[in-house]
Amino acid sequence: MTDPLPVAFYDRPVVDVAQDLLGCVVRHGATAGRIVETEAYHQSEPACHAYVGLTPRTRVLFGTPGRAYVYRSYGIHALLNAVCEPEGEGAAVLIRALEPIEGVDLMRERRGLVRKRDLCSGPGKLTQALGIELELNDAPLDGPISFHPRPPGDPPPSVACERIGITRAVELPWRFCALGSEHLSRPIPPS
DNA sequence: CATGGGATTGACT
DNA sequence: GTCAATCCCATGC
Repeated sequence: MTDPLPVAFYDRPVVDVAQDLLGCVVRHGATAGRIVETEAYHQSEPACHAYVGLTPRTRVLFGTPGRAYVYRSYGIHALLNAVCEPEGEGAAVLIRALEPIEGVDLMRERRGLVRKRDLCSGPGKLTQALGIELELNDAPLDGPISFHPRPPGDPPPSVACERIGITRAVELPWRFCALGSEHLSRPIPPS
């Protein structure tokens, strides 16, 4: 496996990082997947948790880039983000879907499912499949959780569209999807 | 201290 | 298509 992405990769505008993460590999233990769907969040817009400023919850978002922001959603699911932008600026990329590439049987055990396309096709599904929980909040992304560059070559064809499941700043086209992937959380809406 | 609202998912009509 | 599950934490009294 290649070296993890350097901290400088994340110390950039969060929308750029969200697009560039498509095709990269997320690993945790014996499980790994290729990123096919991301969303960018930034303190300047109200859908971002960091919009409310520095609180105990948002401390990690405002911290050093290249770390995991993991939080509980709807009391049930853990959602995985990569903290971006310089320290002091609250921003992160939500990892919304993966194409499973390693440890698929272990993912099936954790998810209680058989169909490969259902294992990591959603932000709550992929954390369950990879065994990622809240204790990994603030963990560096070159540790137990690691992010790795995509293979050399042209970037995967992708498209920007509106983010999913939010009620504010819904118009921003900050969701990025790999074109043609069978592992998205939801289809790409018609343009 | 009480309340309300989610960056979701799976089961069900 | 509808809806409940369930926990963290921001907000307001």
